[in-house]
Amino acid sequence: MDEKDCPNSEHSTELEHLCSKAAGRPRSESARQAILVAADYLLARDGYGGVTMEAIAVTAGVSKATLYRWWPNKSAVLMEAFVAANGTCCAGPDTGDVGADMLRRMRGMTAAFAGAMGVTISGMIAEALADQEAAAVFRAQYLAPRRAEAVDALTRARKRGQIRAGADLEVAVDALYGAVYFRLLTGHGPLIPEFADALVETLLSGLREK
Amino acid sequence: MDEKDCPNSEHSTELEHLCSKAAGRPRSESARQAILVAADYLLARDGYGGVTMEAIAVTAGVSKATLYRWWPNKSAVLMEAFVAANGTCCAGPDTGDVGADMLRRMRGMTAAFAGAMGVTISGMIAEALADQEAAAVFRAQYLAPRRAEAVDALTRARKRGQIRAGADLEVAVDALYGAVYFRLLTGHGPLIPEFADALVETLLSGLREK
Amino acid sequence: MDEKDCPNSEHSTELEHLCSKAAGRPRSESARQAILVAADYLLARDGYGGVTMEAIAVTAGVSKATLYRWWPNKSAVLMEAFVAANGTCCAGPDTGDVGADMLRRMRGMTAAFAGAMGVTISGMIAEALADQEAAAVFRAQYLAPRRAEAVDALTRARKRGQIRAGADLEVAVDALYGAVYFRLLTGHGPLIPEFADALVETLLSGLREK
Amino acid sequence: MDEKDCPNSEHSTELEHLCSKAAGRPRSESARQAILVAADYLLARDGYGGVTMEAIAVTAGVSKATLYRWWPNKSAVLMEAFVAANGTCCAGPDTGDVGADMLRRMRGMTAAFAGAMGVTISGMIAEALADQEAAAVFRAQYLAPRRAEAVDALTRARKRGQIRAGADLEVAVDALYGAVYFRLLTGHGPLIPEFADALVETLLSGLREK
DNA sequence: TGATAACCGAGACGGTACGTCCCGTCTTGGG
DNA sequence: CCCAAGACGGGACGTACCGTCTCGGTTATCA
Repeated sequence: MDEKDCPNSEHSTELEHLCSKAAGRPRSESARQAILVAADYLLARDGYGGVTMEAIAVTAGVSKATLYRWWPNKSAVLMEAFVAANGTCCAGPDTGDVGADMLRRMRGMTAAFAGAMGVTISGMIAEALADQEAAAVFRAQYLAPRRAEAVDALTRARKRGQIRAGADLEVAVDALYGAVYFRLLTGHGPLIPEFADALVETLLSGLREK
Repeated sequence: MDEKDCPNSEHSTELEHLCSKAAGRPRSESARQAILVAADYLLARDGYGGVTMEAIAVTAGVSKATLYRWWPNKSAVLMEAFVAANGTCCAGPDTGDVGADMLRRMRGMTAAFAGAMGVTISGMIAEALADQEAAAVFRAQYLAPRRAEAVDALTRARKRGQIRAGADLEVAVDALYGAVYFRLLTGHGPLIPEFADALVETLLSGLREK
Repeated sequence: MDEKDCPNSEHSTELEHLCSKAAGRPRSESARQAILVAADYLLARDGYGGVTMEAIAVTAGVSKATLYRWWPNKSAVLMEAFVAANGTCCAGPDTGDVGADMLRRMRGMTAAFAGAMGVTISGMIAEALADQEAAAVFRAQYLAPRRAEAVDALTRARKRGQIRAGADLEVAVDALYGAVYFRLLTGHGPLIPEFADALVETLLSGLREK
Repeated sequence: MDEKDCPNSEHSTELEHLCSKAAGRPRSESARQAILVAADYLLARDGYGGVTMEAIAVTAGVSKATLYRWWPNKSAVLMEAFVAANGTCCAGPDTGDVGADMLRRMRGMTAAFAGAMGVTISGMIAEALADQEAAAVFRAQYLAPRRAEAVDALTRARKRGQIRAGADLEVAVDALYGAVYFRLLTGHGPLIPEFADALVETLLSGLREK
């Protein structure tokens, strides 16, 4: 929210007092970490609906007041815990073969979503659907990096001439990722490697008869 | 659950007592309708999380016990109300031009999801994510007919030679619909007609440079 | 608060429906009794400050919601429990000797206040001091009957000619009872029989030298 | 608690280091005064239960730690603030007419208790009822001087022959003061001058018919 | 003239009770 | 057997205050 860090403070000597070093006892970083770890653990164990603020507090060895001091409600805690645990986005190498790279990407995604990760992320999306604030965090911290990474890969492939010039890559990524999320959320079809294969093939080749 | 209807009861006279015509007062159909209407109204007004069984009962002029007599829990009532209000699936004409037909379909869908329908369906999916029973109803009553209709349309086009023989139409529909749901659920991009246009074009033409 | 009983209902036949018999599940009398018993028990065991709504609910085998359905807060429950347990006011016989009767009364009172009753009643007064509502209940249900009984006894004695005509008996009772409460509340002197004796003697004889 | 003053330190030169003149920054007297003033103000404004340590600290421009450094808990602060503000006991002149003097005393007391002072002192007593420590302070600092003063006045009158020899003056003062406190605490009757008049008259003349 | 030690503000912390809300079940009387 | 009304047990929520703690910074006195 507000800017608290002090950039380049090593260079400023006479202005140091302006950087009002936040009087009072500083926030306990260990408590923060314990809370996020506990929330992530409970999220995986009990599912979104099963997690309780009380349980997070007890598991983290923290008072409920501390939870509410730093997060406005349950969804905020869980969302931050989720992105803290799953925020990093492993890009993977660019082999030069856009089809193979994309296939690897989608296979990894379907495999992850088919496992424990699937129920967790379902819960997070369900929460994002009901809480604007949580949705923003989820988008910015989790979704955006992954989409950007995929769009980048396609853009590089287009520069290499592997993808036709006019293609809307943003939309293409929506179609690829959307299909997987669609199956995850609605469960109408299995999240198996063959699905990933067919999806990539469909997007690359298109439906129209030449 | 239990079998209540009494087939051919008009022919059996001496066995009438066996076919226990549900002695006592029959279920009030007006109450059922009032409940579904109230649930749908509240769902649109307050969103899934904001709806209360108490509120449904009061709005419908019905007692809470009546709700629980016929539905096992909140999500069951809301899901049935939702499919009752949005269950019918308007197929639309098959003009012979698969691109135009698909475009019409996706434009209608994006327009609907961009409006009040969007928050309602978000809520239903959120619930489906947490309740297996509700998920099954949602899939069977709402999702399946729409997917089937779209797959059918593509299949007819393939028979007409407009779509290449090897295409996996199930996966193609997942990609089309999934992209729209993806934007609805995560809100990372707008649900505008241009999105529908680009989506159909991407799917039909594919990404690969020929 | 509102009038719910139906006086003379045995005489009205055609107006019976007006006496709207309180539709819905009636209040559980057993729960009410259990609550009052539990509250009284905890009050004696833990003192006013030590009693918890949670504890009352658990001890009574009742949900916290039921407590708050019928009483607005802790002090209301405890006050009602207190007067339910200590409400009845044993008058004692009128022997014809006002001095002896009054002495018996004050000795009983000091003895009671010197024991466990003392801490309980201290707590109730402390609460009454902080809660107007509780104060009204305490006055009307506990204090008033006792004062009235004492004033009546003095009035009868005055009619018998044992007490001078001009004496303000209300004020006299305040002085008698007030002295005992004063010692209870401030603890500056012991609540022993001799104190009761001296008090009655002082009030009867007065201070002035004749 | 611990002995901090250093009597006769001006005479001891070689032992000065034993009487460690509390090295370091001394206690801030201004903070102490600000706290007591703030506590007294809040006590009058919000009543005992409404006062918060946090509020005292903020109002006094002092940290909560400073409060707890010098007082063990809330009641200790408020009690000290109360006696600091109301500790001095104005004796009033001894006119030689015990009746008139006592009347003046009781009228002043009823008038004070009928005003803002009433709620404050109620709160202090309520607290004293729940906290042994606070009770001792209240008795010793507030109550005792006033009782002693009244007993002294009566004793002088007895020496003058205005009060009969056998009267128990301690008990008489309890009856006088107790009656006023009784009305204050239970609120069953008004604290008006006429009450003071009747009270003094009752105590002086007694109830018994001669 | 520092050094030292206790002071001070700010405010985060664990803990505990509060009072509210909703769920899904039940118990009435009446149709 | 159904229905409206509404009380019930259960349990999570978010708030408030208590009394403790840990920071950085501030003064008096002692060395």
